[in-house]
Amino acid sequence: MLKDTNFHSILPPEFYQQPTLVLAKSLLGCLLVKETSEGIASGFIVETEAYMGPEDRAAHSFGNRRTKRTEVMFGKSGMIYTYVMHTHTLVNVVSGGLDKPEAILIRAVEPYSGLELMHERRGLADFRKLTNGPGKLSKALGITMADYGQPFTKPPLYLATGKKPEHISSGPRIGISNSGEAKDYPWRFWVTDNPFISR
DNA sequence: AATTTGATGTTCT
DNA sequence: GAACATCAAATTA
Repeated sequence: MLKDTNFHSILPPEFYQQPTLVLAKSLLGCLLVKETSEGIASGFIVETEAYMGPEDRAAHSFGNRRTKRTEVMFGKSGMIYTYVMHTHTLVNVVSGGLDKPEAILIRAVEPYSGLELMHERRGLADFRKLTNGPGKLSKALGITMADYGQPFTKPPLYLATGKKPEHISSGPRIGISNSGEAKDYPWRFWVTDNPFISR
């Protein structure tokens, strides 16, 4: 379990200026906050995946494919990239800087505040399974396509300081089995032994 | 304009 | 462990 530091300030724009693979690890332990008219819900990030643009067959921006959907990945770091998969919304942090279409998928968070709200949205009693997947956490926190293209540095959706994890593990990414060699790249990071990891 | 395809989650066996 | 739900964006024509 991550320790509650009881104080969380919004991460500055400079935070997102580090290389994607470094940022993916830095994001672990940070607090993801979403404010809505119903209330505030938040959780510590415990699992991320990096998508490395042109070089990465699994990335939407592979080969510099620039479309309406991937447009925000070509913009500044720290923007919000939301994507609808089947019936679920997935959340990414844009990185790499201008004209480098890289992004980091937030795969799992550890519930911190707004537990009642998450429970209501997910309709689940088991709070350990509330946010342990990319589609689950976005539903629990109330993240939608309305957040697409907004910066992570201001409400209603933003990132704040949390607690630095003791240990970080890495391994192959999940759900991209048809992406050729890219499926074996160890670009998935998670907080070692945290109980809120997907799978 | 029509068709294909998932960076998933739930449920059933 | 496999089926399927369900939809918007991308691709094709």
